[in-house]
Amino acid sequence: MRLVTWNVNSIRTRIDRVIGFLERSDTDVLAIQETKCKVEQFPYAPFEEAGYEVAVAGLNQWNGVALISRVGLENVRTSFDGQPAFAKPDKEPVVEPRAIGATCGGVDVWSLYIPNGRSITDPHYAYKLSFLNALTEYGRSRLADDPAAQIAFVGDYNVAPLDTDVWDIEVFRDNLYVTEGERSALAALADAGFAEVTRSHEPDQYTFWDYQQLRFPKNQGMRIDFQHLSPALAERVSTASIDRDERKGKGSSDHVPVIVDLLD
DNA sequence: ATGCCTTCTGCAAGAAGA
Repeated sequence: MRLVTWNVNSIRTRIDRVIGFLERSDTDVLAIQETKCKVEQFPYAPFEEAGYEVAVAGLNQWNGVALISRVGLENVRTSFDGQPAFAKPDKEPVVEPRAIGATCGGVDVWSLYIPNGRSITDPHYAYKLSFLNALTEYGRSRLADDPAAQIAFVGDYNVAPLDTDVWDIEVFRDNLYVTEGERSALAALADAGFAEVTRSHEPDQYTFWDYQQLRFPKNQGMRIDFQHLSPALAERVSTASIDRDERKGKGSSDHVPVIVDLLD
């Protein structure tokens, strides 16, 4: 089974590229982040015509996640147990569409869009850490219930775990994506049993390059998209790769697909 | 050539991303 995660930065703008990728990449399950649309605005038809089932979470033009599968799509959940809400000043807290899970081909796949955080002094930064902590607690609880559970937490984590995951650590030092708080929160997910499985197969590759300032031609990128798998599922990984070519050309997302192949 | 930011809403310019 081929499992791919991709922050597409608007599914409506990117639909032709995403369908093209699906058709040439032999992908079975695609986890999408930043769909940037309401559920009723999502372009279901092109996926269904290509032979895939679709599950979507989306409230407005912000965030939004989806799962696309040709190996079954059951038990859809549009948030995980304990997923934190974010409250804007003087507003009711909202559980944002940043997680969607479903059973696909026997695997519980979660498409995750971890909050960016904006800056380390912004309330969104604390939200980012609480989101990661809640995800770890959810994963820990799932493994306590069933140590052999096949669970995939894949998506845009908005954290650069290593100094080499940003194009110049001095530019980022002590700032968003590389703080000790973010890195230890993500390390805790691995410590709970959900190891990141793509880095060992593709050690030196970014997953994101900013649109501005020739970041892609200069290869000034960031590695912030990952696949964290439960122990039983991680054992099935045969290869992993990052499709850097998807960043080329007009009309690309600023992120590229992160691909894992699982043995049957 | 891999190329100088892009998306959303809504009609102007602001919000948001990373």
